[in-house]
Amino acid sequence: MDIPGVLWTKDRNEALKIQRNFAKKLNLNFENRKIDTVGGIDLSFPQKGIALAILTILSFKDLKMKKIIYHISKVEFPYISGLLSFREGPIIIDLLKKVDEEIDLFFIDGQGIAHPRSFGLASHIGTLIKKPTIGIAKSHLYGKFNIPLNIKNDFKELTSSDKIIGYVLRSKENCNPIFISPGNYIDSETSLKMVKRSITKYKLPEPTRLAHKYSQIYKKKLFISKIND
DNA sequence: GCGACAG
DNA sequence: ATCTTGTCGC
Repeated sequence: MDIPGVLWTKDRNEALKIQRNFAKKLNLNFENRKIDTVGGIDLSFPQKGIALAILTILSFKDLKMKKIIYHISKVEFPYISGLLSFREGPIIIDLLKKVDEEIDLFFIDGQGIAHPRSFGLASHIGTLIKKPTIGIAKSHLYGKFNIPLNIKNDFKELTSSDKIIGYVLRSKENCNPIFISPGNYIDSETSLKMVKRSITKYKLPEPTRLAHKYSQIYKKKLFISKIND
């Protein structure tokens, strides 16, 4: 996967400029793409300053995992609400450089355009790799919404200035809802549809659920299994 | 000034 | 995100 990659900085103000600037260039048009293969991305932090990134590759048809790829890297930017992509983005891009196969759609932990400057992690990654991305967040960052009913598949609009920027979906009964917003090359409605299609019996859509699960498993295997070697 | 604040 | 076991409830 070839990637340009000049949208990084360690300067806070420069980061804000990048977000405002590139948000204008987002293309939230899906254009009836064919989706055969989907990817899920998540990170865990085995030690301070070290991240373990996971990419799960699934066939969209049956949601079965075909392959998993991981990447370990130093963390070079602090966590700052609204600037998550400058912390996790570079690591995710390095992970994606290891990928050979074609992936049609990415599910990424975090927000897409449901962001103060309309440029969350999923939008940033989608801009760099030029592939459709959807932000899947477990909590709220930006936008107004009503709480969906405690019934599986009930959902409410996420809005900003009366415009839809995503959806809040009760993906599983008795679980907090998830926040879905388009990253790039996809619209809100299609994002919601794709996420719904990717949910089985759990709260999170399979690509992201598996990425999170394995990021925890690999963290243990790669960082504490030594005590018994 | 006060509250909110992805992972 | 992370430190961590059991436990209450659907």
